[in-house]
Amino acid sequence: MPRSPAALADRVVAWFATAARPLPWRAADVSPWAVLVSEFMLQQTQVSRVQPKWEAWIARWPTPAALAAEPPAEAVRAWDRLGYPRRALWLHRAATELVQRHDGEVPNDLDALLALQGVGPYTARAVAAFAFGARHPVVDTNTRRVLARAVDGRAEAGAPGAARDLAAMSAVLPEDPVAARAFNAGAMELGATVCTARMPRCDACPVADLCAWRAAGYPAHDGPKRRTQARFEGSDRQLRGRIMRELRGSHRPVARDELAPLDPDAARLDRVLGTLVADGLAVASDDGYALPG
DNA sequence: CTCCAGGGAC
DNA sequence: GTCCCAGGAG
Repeated sequence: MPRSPAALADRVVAWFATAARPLPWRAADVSPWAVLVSEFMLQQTQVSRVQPKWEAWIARWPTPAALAAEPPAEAVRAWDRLGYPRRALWLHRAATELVQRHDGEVPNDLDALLALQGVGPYTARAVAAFAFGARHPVVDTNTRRVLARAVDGRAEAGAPGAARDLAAMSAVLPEDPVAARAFNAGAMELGATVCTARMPRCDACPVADLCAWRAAGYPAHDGPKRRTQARFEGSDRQLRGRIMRELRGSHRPVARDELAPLDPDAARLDRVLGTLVADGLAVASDDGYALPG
């Protein structure tokens, strides 16, 4: 606990009121569905890449029913190169679930949100908080880092643990729902634009004088080193991406032989095609492979 | 725990 | 080249 949790929240809320980026999904007239779409797209994907795809998606499918009425293949095509195309499938599935179980509306209840395909602890709370103004702690990777520094005095957040993270955020979350909403969004914004992972701009930080990490003299991260991420070049991920690009570009099944040039190793190509079929991103037929239906 | 795309900053 | 990114599923 910081000496003055209220001061931390007040500062962030005040800063956010003036420094918030004008992201379109933050506009007052945006529907809960549009917020949900933004949260799916923003999972592990930067704001700058999401924005144009979100605009097009909302224009084409302004309601869950509109998306659910089209085959998953169209969702995967519109997803284009945002990455992690399973999210497009999950969003289509979630739209179907909204039509089936919630009369085509996005629920404001946390458990109902969590039950949707592709909606986890972060996304459920983000939608409840940002689309409906509910007072829940919302903790993403940015907020985890901001709290680790400002409150705990550590350079990096510790091991992810939803319960611990939510408790830490709850400890500094304002009681007033309007302020809580602004603090949830503001902490994320601070982590995204000022308290960044690599080169934090402490000179521009609204809570520099309250920051435990700064007060401690910016101690280096001492915990376990993050595992270096697997090499992308030559990975299954890369091959999956190349296959998906071919499938998106074709409105008929793509023959196995047409995909062969994507990888010299035939066994690996077949194995990776198998993972796409298992994920539901591709459907195999006598004519080859195509997007789902 | 591992896997999952793709792009951009450094 | 390395690391990061409004995470979630199996």
